[in-house]
Amino acid sequence: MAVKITLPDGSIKDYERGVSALEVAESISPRLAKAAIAVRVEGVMQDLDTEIKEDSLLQIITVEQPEGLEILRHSAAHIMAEAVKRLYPEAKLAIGPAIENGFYYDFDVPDSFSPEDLGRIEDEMRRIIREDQAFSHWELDKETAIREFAAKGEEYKVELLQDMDDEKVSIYRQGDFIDLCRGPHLPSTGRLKAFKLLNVAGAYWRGDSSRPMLQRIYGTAFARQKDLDQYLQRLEEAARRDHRRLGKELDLFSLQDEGPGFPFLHPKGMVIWRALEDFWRQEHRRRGYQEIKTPIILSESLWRQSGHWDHYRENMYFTEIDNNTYAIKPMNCPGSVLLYRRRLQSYRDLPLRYCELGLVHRHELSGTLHGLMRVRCFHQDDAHIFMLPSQIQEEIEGVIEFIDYVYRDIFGLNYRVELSTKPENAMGPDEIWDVATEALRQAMEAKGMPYKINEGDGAFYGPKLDFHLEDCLGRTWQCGTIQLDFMFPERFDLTYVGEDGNEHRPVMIHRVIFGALERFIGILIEEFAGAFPAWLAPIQARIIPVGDRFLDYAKGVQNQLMADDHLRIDLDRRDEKVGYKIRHAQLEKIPYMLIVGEKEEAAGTVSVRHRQLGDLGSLSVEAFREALCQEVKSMSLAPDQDKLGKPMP
RNA sequence: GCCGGCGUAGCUCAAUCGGCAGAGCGACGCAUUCGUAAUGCGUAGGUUAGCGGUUCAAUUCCGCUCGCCGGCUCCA
Repeated sequence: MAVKITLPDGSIKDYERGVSALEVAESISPRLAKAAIAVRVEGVMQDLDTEIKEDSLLQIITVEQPEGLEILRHSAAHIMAEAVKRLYPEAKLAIGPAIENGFYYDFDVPDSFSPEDLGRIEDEMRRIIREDQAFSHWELDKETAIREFAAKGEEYKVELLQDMDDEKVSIYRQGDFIDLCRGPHLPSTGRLKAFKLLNVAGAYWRGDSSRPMLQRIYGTAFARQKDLDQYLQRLEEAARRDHRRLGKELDLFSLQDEGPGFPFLHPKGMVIWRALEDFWRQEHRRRGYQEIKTPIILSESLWRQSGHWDHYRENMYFTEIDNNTYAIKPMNCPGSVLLYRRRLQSYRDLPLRYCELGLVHRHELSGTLHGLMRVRCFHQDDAHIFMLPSQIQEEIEGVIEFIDYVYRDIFGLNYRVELSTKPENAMGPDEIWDVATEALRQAMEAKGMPYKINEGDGAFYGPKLDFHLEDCLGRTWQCGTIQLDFMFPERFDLTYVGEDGNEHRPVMIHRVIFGALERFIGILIEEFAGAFPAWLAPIQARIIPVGDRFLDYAKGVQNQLMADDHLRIDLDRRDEKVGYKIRHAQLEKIPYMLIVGEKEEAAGTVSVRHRQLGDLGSLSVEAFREALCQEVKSMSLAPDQDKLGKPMP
């Protein structure tokens, strides 16, 4: 009896019924068989020793494919768990998946692992790899599995099993190590070539802070040592562009012990801030927003009415004034709403777009604070759009376009969008949530943009589209967000007078573009590795005189450059050699260095050096001024080499 | 908030087993007048995060507090 096997290239071959996937691979090429680690049968990932009993579409998986690498990492997690069980027999197993860039396994151990323990565990893993234990696989009915894992004291596995619906469960084993696992896995432990354990961390069982804290070991694995080395090197490079490190080195901002989570912006950081703010103001004016400012402290009664008191109190700071309780605002919306409500609004005035660079304070858990990325007070580039129900779609799409323009066109940032739906701790009936969620979904569909659903992560008053940006290590941070809200208008009894002369209920959008200015600057620092485009650079050019004799000329050049255009030019007056001053300007990542000496003074020029392009030759002061002005005005990410001259060969 | 690690000069880091707290960079001063990534010499700079304990003696060992780092949870 034969089975017909279809391969990815479309070819169909006959094999004996029960042939293993490995044998199929061998028949195709010995090389493929050697590289093979798993197989996809009719779209389902399986082990290589799977017997093929029916006609099927079959794809051999190697470590070269992303799916193969994931299997390799998952197997590495099992090997690590085996090593841990050998060294710490009392350890209880929780879960151990492959993740982006690696894997982890959670253990319940009486004493937590120290970083030194990782070395011992790695050694044990190498031993297991040398033993080349085969991964074997079988199915068991659930009740038997529960009994067996319970007998071994694996209470976490028992809990996982109890939550499963299937009658049969899948079990894997290598050596003496047995685990509940869907698979597939490598054929044997010897196939793991390059791995490293990275760090230990606490992690709640099932991500629930009321459940026990487990010990999680993170590691990574690659097909080749070369790839692993490359990855580790990338991590080191990423650490060098960490905004916390660059913020200190470039003197942009700091966090002081006296104000955990409350950042200080230094003069240079403030220049970047102002450049962003100017850009923000200009773009909002252009799009029909009106800027407002609402107070930081408002009465507790307002926050009761808005629902914050019931849904957000944990994150708020309170204070007392003349025996009355006030809250320090964690959001800007109630303030905006008060302004809307100050007078009768007509349908002719809608959509009404109020924007506000609002300073908000939130009590974030101390363990979550992270440089500028997560702080306890921050400036949201907030806006609240009050509109007719018929304007919802257009307004949402307008904001989506706005965000895309800022992220992609201006800063060249890649982003991901998530649609966050009704959370547990929400106000209002399901029907309204459904309508709002559907409106956001439709806007994304209309724009043809991909998005992910993030179940239960909406704001308490409405669903939202979240725009995520990545930091240097690939951790994502929510920046932009668009929230559609039917609840606040209701709670604050907002109305507008319609065409029919009757009062109607408006709908609200809450939205931010940057998100928080602090966080966005953190993202930008990492994105540009501190080498900001000229329009954002705290110092755009530094004049470097060759010697003290040329200080007067240098000063004149500085005056000429700074005369009208708000260019940020400084002068290195130090009595040092040129090489020394250039080195310092490079380390400060200043876009342009202007070297001036005898030649330049005689000709009325500057010798231009760019931080990345090097020596660009000399230009008249006026030509340089124009080129830099143009670069700043156009907010370019890179210099215009036609205007500045070509790098020297 | 939870688990673990860490905290020495402005910055980066040393200091053997518990035995006088040090270097480089930076800052300042003097000399040097220099052409595209570090000129030389000198000076100042410390409650070793804070508080308490053990000890003849604590940067070192112990406890508590604060802060930072990596995660978890949470969020812009």
